[in-house]
Amino acid sequence: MAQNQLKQTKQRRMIVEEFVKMNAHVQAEQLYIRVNVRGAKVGLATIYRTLNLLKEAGLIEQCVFSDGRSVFELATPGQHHDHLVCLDCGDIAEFENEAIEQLQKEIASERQFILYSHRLYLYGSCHKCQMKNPTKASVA
Amino acid sequence: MAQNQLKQTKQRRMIVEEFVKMNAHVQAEQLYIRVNVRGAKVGLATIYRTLNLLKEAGLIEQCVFSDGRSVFELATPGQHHDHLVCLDCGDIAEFENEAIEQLQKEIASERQFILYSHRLYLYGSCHKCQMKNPTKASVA
DNA sequence: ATATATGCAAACGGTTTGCAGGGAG
DNA sequence: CTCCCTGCAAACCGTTTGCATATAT
Repeated sequence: MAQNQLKQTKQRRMIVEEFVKMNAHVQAEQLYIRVNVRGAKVGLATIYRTLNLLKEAGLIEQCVFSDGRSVFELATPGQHHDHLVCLDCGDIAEFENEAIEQLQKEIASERQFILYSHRLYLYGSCHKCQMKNPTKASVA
Repeated sequence: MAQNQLKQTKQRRMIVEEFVKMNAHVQAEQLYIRVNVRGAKVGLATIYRTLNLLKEAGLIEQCVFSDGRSVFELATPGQHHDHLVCLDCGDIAEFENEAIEQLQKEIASERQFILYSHRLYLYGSCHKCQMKNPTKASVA
């Protein structure tokens, strides 16, 4: 838990608990709904404030997709993954690729750029959606 | 020009003209200012509508950074570049890396995912800012 | 007791939309 | 002459903030 000079409150406990249950790709709004469905009233503002605290504490990470929605995930120290985003159903899959990570480091160091983080998004159509839609035009 | 069943108007001409002059990393707000500085009044809404049309026509591409700002660039058919974003000064540099592009295609095809596009962002501190700031803590 | 956290509602910033008037074809 | 485009202002959406109250320590 966030024992970083933060008070422990029942809403924070609930938020963290539900976050962990959702266990990936958490959106503030959804978390808000899930927390409130089961009893206690927690304001949306508190959800956002808590998510930001957790992010600052390095416990969770944020990904901003091209459609503007923001998704949070439990931080996985040491490793990293990126996302395959289906533009048809909105589904998000993950992948890891050490070779790409390595190339990124090379690119950064070539330019004397200090890398703090990176995000790689692959946008397209997942297998499921290809089955559903006989043909498909491209999108950005 | 966008001869895709679109009417040619003086505001559209001005927008495109200024867009090309800025020649990279165009933000709607900036474009709005530049177009209006030199004469004619063009509404922000028209800027957005035109940018969206150009995007749909495949003439420009949009990148959404993690801080929410959205940047447009002339489409470069056939090739692609990605971005190094400095979290200190906001500067954006570009790079191309064929090996990374290749790996992405492999990842997608392994998962039977049809790739439409992708975005890779490297976030960190550029050389200039490293000089200015003796020490620096990390950011997401 | 004291500082921090909460809920609410209002503010925000970037983007989109509805509408009445204007201009391209 | 018709339909598309424009400007304006209002609506939107996700997120943040101010404030008075409630709560953890």
